[in-house]
Amino acid sequence: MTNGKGVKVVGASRRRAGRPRTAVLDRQRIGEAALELVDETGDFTLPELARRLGVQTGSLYHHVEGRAGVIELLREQISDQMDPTPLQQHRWDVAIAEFFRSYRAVFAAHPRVVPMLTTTTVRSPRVIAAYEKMAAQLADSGIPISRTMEILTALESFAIGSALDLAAPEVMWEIPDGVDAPHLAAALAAQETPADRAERAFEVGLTTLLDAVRAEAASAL
Amino acid sequence: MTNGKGVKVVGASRRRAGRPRTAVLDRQRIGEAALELVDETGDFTLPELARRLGVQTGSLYHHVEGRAGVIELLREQISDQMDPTPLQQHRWDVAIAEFFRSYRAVFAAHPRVVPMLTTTTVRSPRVIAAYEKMAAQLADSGIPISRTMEILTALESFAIGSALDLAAPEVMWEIPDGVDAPHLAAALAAQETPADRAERAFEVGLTTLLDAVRAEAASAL
DNA sequence: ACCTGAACACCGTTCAAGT
DNA sequence: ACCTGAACACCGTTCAAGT
Repeated sequence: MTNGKGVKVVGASRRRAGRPRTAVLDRQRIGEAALELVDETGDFTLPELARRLGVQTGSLYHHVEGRAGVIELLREQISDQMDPTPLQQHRWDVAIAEFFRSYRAVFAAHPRVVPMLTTTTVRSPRVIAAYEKMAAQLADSGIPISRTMEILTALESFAIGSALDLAAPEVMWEIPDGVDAPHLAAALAAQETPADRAERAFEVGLTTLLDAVRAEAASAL
Repeated sequence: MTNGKGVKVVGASRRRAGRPRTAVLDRQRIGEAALELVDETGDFTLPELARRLGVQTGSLYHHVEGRAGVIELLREQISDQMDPTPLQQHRWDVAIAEFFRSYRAVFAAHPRVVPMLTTTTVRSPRVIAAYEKMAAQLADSGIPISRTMEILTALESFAIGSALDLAAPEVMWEIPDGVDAPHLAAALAAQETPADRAERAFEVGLTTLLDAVRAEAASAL
């Protein structure tokens, strides 16, 4: 069973009005479908999402607070894929590096979602737990508590910015006609693929930032 | 003359159909009004923008390619406020630091625009010129050209991520009820204002990243 | 070329009716 | 409680008509 766009429609058999004996929707299914939709098309609308799920648009409102609620579900989908376990297993500096690598890796798997998740507060218990662990590790390492949020913010900002790089168009810098920029052109030509540039920029930045934290911790003890 | 929302309406005197003797709109006026609108409300719609300019919605299409075109105008407004002159006046490392400070400062003045400008290619001649100058300076400093884009990308990602921090809600991390996160709570309590945290996180990150570049340049010569 | 005025498809949200 | 079906306000885009 497919709709006009050849997309499989779940449960498209005619359903009459009234409450179904067993619920056809739940937040998990809506979240998964929304993530799929954004991965494929770069955006979503409630009607399109409902069509994929084989329900009416209004039905979504029984499970989610409108469009903003779906974005919250996208955030949950992404957060749930982050892996906080490395934080338990390594030295604090390696652990923090590993967490932010997984953070970026999840976004790399879903680049088109990134721009939708840049502005809201972090509430996900999973992610909060990861930050809790990092805060504890920084304290143990000798970093003064007044500096903890500065450091975590700098790392978070860098990770988010790097994730956005993944969502950016192929060419991040385009030299317009008539503009002379020989050094920039040469530098652009000297890079491998853009994906490679993004990856290595992230690695070098992350390592650099953590080196500095490590140095500060060492001098504090 | 005001409309229903008490907003000043420009040129609201009745204008009859047909081409006016002198154009009432131009890209500059549209861009300024759009920036104002986003600064005040956090978003814009074409009808609201047209109302502020005292014209019909459709009139905008004579100057701008729809909603996406207005976002391009916002990007131009922002780019034009960046100050590339420090790049001419200092040592390369100070110059690059100063440029990114001005980059972030412009976004700090218009935080609600940031989320709208995170995903497109940099084409602004002014910004391209700044990157050209930085590419040249990195080359002069002894950094191998294969590393230039990695370094500029890391700095750009960090600057964008830090700018997004300015657009974020007051509380960037919120510990949900029932979740235990004492170290994170203590770290959050230990910061001054969130604006202060954002500012210092940017400074510490920027300085750290550039310290590493400087060290690499020194060892390359 | 540049504006008005109106049309159109589409979206987000709400809600009565049905089980 | 949870779904359908329909309604409504609003948005982005297009276009004929007018100067």
